[in-house]
Amino acid sequence: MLKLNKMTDYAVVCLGMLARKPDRFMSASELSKETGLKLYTVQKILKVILAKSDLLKAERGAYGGYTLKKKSNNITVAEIIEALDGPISLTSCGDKSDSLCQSSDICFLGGKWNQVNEIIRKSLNDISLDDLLNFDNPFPVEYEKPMLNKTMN
Amino acid sequence: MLKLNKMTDYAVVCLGMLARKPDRFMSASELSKETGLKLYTVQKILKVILAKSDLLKAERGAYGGYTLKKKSNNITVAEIIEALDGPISLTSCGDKSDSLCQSSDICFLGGKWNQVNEIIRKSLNDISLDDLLNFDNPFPVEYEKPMLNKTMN
DNA sequence: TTAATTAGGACTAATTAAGTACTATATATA
DNA sequence: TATATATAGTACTTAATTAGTCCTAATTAA
Repeated sequence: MLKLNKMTDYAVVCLGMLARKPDRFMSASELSKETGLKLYTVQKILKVILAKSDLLKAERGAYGGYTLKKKSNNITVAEIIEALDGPISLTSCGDKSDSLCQSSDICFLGGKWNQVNEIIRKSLNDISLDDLLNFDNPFPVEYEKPMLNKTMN
Repeated sequence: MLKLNKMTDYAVVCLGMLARKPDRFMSASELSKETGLKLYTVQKILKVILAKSDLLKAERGAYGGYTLKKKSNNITVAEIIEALDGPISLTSCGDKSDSLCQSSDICFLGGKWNQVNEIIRKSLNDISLDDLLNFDNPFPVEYEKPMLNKTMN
């Protein structure tokens, strides 16, 4: 818990790669080759990011692909996480799509989780994609997740 | 994602109830009755909290039960989450139990997630169980999760 | 001795996340 | 216009995780 899911992790890798070529469109297959992530994974992630956020611009057809709509220093970690995982919230109490609370006669907690959520969201909003990237040390050893796909193609 | 799992949610409910009676031991079945959570659920949660944190004292046998080891204003949300969900970390990069990173030749991200994790952890460390409880408004309407168990007993 | 209780683990069911595949649509260019 | 290369959208399958249930052992007060 409070673990990032793989998709968000992959998304940062893809967005980071796009951030290196802000001037042009990169196709999913190009991103797949560059990042080592499987093609299907890259395709899915990009489709989700495109649909759920305002981070990407896409162009179909030959020489099409994806490009960042904003500069990487203006993209926040909160935006990325929210695109891949939905709203940042530690409980579903504040989730208005859920049915109304059925335990108001027993539950003795205040709606304080919302304040906790705000704190987390603000923290993640202060961190940019740029902050996560490290152009000076292009190949550090700490990072693991993107290769969890069994095979590459 | 970045959603609290049910168990952590239930844990806050149980710990909150224990915080109301800091002077004595409450049994799992008593907690079950008081909170509306199923007995098995309460038993499981308390066992996990006892095993994974330093928050509870337990006593077996007749008139036994659980009691808080610390005052609720000294119990942090971070402690509770870490007991139920393990370390707060947005990636498994920093998780030394995992095998070493296999993608150092492709991955271009720095180990910056650790800094993000620290920010989150510090935020959650500043919030106490007391902060989550609301003794003035004992039965607010915002809270939902604890009743997600289908039946009560 | 008995009833009440935690300790510990094993197992199953439910839910969520990840991975794969297919078809439709759009675009550049020869 | 035909073709190769892309994204768009969606459905399906598999894997992983989480939640829920149950059983047996050990402990304690009366």
